[in-house]
Amino acid sequence: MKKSSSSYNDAAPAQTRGAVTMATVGRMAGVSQVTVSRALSDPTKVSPDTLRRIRDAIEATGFVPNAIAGALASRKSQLITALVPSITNIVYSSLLHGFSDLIREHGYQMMVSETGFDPQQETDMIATHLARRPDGMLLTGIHHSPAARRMLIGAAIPVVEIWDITETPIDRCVGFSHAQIGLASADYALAQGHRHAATITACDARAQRRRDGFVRRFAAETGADIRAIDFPPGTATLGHGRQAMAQLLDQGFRGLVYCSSDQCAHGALIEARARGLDVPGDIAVIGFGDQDFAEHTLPPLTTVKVDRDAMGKAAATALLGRIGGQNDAPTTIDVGFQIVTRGSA
Amino acid sequence: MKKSSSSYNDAAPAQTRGAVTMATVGRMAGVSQVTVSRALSDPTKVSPDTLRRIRDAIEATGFVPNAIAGALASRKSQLITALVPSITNIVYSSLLHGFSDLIREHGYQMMVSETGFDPQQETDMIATHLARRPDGMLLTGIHHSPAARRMLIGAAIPVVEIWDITETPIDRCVGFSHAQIGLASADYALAQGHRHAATITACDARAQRRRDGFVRRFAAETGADIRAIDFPPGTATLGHGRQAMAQLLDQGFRGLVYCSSDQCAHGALIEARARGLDVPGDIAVIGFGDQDFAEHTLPPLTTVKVDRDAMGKAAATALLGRIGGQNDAPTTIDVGFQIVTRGSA
DNA sequence: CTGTTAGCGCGTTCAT
DNA sequence: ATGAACGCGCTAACAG
Repeated sequence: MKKSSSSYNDAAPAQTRGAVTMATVGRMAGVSQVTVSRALSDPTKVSPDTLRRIRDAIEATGFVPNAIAGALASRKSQLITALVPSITNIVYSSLLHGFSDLIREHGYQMMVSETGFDPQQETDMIATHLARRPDGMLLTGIHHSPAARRMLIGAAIPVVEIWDITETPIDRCVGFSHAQIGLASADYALAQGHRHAATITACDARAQRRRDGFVRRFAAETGADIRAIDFPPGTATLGHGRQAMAQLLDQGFRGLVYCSSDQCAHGALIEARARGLDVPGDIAVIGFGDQDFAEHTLPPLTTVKVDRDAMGKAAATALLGRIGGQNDAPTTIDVGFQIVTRGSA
Repeated sequence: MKKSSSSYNDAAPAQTRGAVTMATVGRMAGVSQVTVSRALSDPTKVSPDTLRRIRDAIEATGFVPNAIAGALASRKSQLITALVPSITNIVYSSLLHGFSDLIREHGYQMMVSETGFDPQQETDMIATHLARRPDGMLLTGIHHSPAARRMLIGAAIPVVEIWDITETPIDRCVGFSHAQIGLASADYALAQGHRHAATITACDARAQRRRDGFVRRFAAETGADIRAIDFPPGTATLGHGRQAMAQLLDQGFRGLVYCSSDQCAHGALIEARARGLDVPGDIAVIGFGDQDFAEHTLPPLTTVKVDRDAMGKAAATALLGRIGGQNDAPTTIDVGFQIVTRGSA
């Protein structure tokens, strides 16, 4: 550690020192503030000569336009905000990646916050986000508090809800049906001849709907009662999956295990193999997410793929379209899913 | 898909429709705009009776304060922006998680962008971020273009550089030495009796410095030449680690493999075991990151732990201190690292 | 405790 | 092609 130097910005309130404005630049270039504004927004509206002088002045002063003032005057913030349950979950961060890539290309920036799967926190964050007057907003999921809906509708900005699907979104929706994934997974398991099943599920309403879909279909066909292990709140990690599988195995379980994420599934796989069990002979595993490691586990993981990057981009496209005033695009887009058959089930 | 409904916000430019302002609320409550402002910023400065009326009016109108106008007037944006190489990399997203948690508690919001390990893009993003007049900024790494440094210093805002360390940061620095991690890893490997080594490294300057530290120390002690596999740009995934290990094994390599991430290391482990090799007998593996799955791999992964959540929080604390005008705190904080000894090496 | 007056730095309109 | 005037919605002094 080193003692603080006193050379950098001592006690200088941000933005106070040397506020270079368009007026400053204009003065130096011998033009008015408006001309500087024009030079920046549309260089063709300014004579080549003054343009050069303005650019020199900008260079000399290190002027950086004040987007806050610009947003206030134009009523356009060039800001899109996003709310996701968790930023450390690859599922959501890869969505944001695709989303932000596309909106940035269109001159927008992204502000993100985490809701931690908590509706109350989501409602609070919506309020703080709305205060920044975003030009659009991305929400995860389709269930929001009445207060949240009210605020969103009052704000009258384009909104896109993702990672789930409904025919009656607040504005637009890009996602897929979790229940159907559960059903399809059960169908697949049944087709493979499985007659015993268990579930390992994270504390997440959407994961639970996948699980419920799976259980409903599987139980209806086999009459079997299905053991369910539910995680307490917190990320569903490989370690938790491993523990859960250990628990099932200790109870003598043999059959197919339906996991709410590839992480858990991987853990389950590891535990089964660590005990010398045959996969998928003794124990079969289905995951969810098709993460990049899924094809490299031992054995490769059978899972459900949702194209997250494409979904993020589709959500961005829908939002940008709305911001651009396009109202004839579909309200709801179902991006679907796909069961990826590999060795584990 | 469903056709667009025309009930929501048709062609209404954001922010235009029904702009409820403090003046609106004040009118309804029978007070002036300033009083509304006071009621919101410090309720004790307003009589209980008018406070009630103001709150009723806010409730009735659904008023949401305009933070843009507030920021312009107060010269405080309550915004902290962050630049990370990649948001989908758990290493950085967990940092952001800890960081944003803490700044939010202090009333700040976070805007993030990805630089994709590209200095030019970082420079561009710094400019756009600065345009929003953030009250502080978080940067990943200590190497920035001259233009970037100039802009940052010109902006005169608190800046914290993380995930690396230097005695001469732009403002503050919270991190650790990558070279030392390489050296320490080599020392550990040597102490375990290893005399043959190879490296698997992602396309990331900091990962390369860890590798260089490792190679320098290991080669100096053994005189061995060390095979190096370097990934092309793109995320270093489990799959890539597996491929790299396959390549080494095909060349007949036996010994210790130093990987730039736990993901790669895990892939390497899987490949070695898939070939029936003994770990750590035939092949030993050291990772980096101590991700949550590291203790559950087969065998458990020996790796290097850096407390990312704590680093994020330390960075936030440093930044908040600077924003608060504290200048006597240390310029540089070394959070260190720790070799986590498990079964793989 | 409350109101008045002034900006904050820009975009927008209307002139020229 | 350029400028003057105005306003975006709020906070920051000062009065009273």
